[in-house]
Parts: sequence; structure tokens; C-alpha cells
Amino acid sequence: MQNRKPTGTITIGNLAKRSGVSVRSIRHYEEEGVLTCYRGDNGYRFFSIEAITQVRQIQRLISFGFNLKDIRTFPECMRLVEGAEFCEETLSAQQSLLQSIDHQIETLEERKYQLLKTMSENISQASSVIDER
Amino acid sequence: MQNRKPTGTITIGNLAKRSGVSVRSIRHYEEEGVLTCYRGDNGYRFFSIEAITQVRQIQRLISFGFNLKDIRTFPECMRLVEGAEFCEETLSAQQSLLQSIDHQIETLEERKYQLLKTMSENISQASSVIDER
DNA sequence: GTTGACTCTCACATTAGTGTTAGGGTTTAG
DNA sequence: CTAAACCCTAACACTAATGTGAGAGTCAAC
Repeated sequence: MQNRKPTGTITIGNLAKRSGVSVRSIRHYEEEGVLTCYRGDNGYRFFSIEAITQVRQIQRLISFGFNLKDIRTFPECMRLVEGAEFCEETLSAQQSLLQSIDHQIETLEERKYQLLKTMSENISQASSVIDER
Repeated sequence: MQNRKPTGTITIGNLAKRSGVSVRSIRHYEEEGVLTCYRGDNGYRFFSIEAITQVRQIQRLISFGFNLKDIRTFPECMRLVEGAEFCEETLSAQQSLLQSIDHQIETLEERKYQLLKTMSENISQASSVIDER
């Protein structure tokens, strides 16, 4: 059991409790290759302590609008993979992330503008829905 | 055929061409109850000319982030259903729509802020979680 | 040595809009 | 009459993350 559970590692349930992420999601992250783990000879997953921050980071990236396929391509340092040091790729990855967010904001601003336009048209037109052909 | 195709109506393919919305989507809108049509005795759907603006409006509402279930509950005037006049409900519906968009923008601004914060911190956070058990 | 708490894999459900295909009627033009 | 071009219903696929449950193995404590 000592060689089955490498020292300094935690089980999936433990990781789930500590990170606040469901066991199901963690398994999914691991299956999708955005999270690594050791496997005991009983098949159990054993995660390093760093995985706690990793899964949180993954959920943060998801909340940014990325899917797991995107995240998998990110530099390891950005995913906080253990052993990864700060790397140059992080900056450009974060910059494109920032760009993506800005783009989403722009899209929403455009929708807002269109809505306001529609609203002002409704007030002036009020009943000109008899056109079109 | 003249009584099968009521005058002033168009077929689904025609509506698709004129509105730029796929036949499949139009059928789906009709099935979901956000779009009305007549049925010929051959089972064909016949839409009024106003449906052209209606399906465009539906897609606009979808682009605002609403689903068809939401849209179905909207006042008819907001969905531009034929015969509907301007009504008071439209304004409040549009206002909550506006509020929803503003909320989404706020969320994104927060994410952007968090990202910028992360970017400025990212050197120091790799080894801040050494608490075991 | 048995029970309870874990873990594993596999697989289907959900949400929503849209694409696609199959199999079969209908209309229209030549 | 026939062929092209429409239309119909029904049903499954896709995307993506997560929930849920079955059936089975494992571990720890009493």
C-alpha cells in the first residue's frame, strides 16, 4: 500500500474535496489529457498536490470560454502543470486569451447597440409591422 | 391548389430563401411553438409573409442568448407575431434583455480583470500550495 | 472476515440548435 | 407520363461538460 500509494499523492476523492471540483469532472479532465496522474497497480488514480491548483485553473480557463481541447494545447506553464516553470509561451497564450475576452465583450456591446436601436425604433414605429414582402 | 395554398402565403422553402434561415431551423421553430403556420390538406406548411421578419427576429433573440423556451414566453409583439401591436410588455422584456447583456458584459470585464491580475502575478504562484493534509 | 467507503470502467442522459439521412408523398414542368 | 424539385415525418449525430447509475474490484477498520 505504501508502494501503491506514492507518498505525497492524493486520491481522486481527496482531490475533489480539496479543489471543490467533482470526481466526475476530474476523471473527465484526466481522460481528455489536461490533467496527469499516476496509476497504482490497482488502477487507482493518484494525483500530486499540485493537481489541486491545476483543476482550479482548468475551471478558470473553462470559465474564460475555452473548451478542454483548447486547454490541452496551452503551454504547460499556463495549465500550472507540475514542474513547469514560467515560460514565454504563457505570455502569448494569456494575451490571446485576453484578446478572446475582448472580442466577446465587443460582440456583446454590438448586441447591446442593436438592441437599443431596436428599442428606439419600436418607440417611433410602434405599429409599422405591416410592411415587408 | 389555390385552396391548398392560401393566397399571400409562402412555402417553407420560400421562407428559408427569403429569410436566410435553414428549412430545418424553421421547422424546429414551428415545432417549438415560436412560429405559426397554416397547414394545407397535403400537410404542407404555409407561412404568412410576416414570418420572414419573425424568423429573423427569432434568430436575433437567440443571438442575444435566449433559447426557444424563453422566446416562446415573450409577448407576441416582441416576437413580431402577425397582428400583434406594440405593447407595454415589449419594453420591459427588452429592458430585462438589456440587463442580461449588461450582466454578461460585467462578467467578462471581471474575467478580464482577473486575467490581468493573474498575468501580473504569475511568477509567484507556482509554489504557493504546499499544504498537505 | 465482513462491512462501509472508496475506486474503477462503461455508458446513457442532459441542453439546444442545427445538420443529415432515410423513406415516402406532392407538385409542376416538359 | 415522368422526372425534377419540393414537402412531410422520424430519428440519429454533433458539441461539451457534467450528472447518474450499474456492476465490480479494493481498501481500511472493527
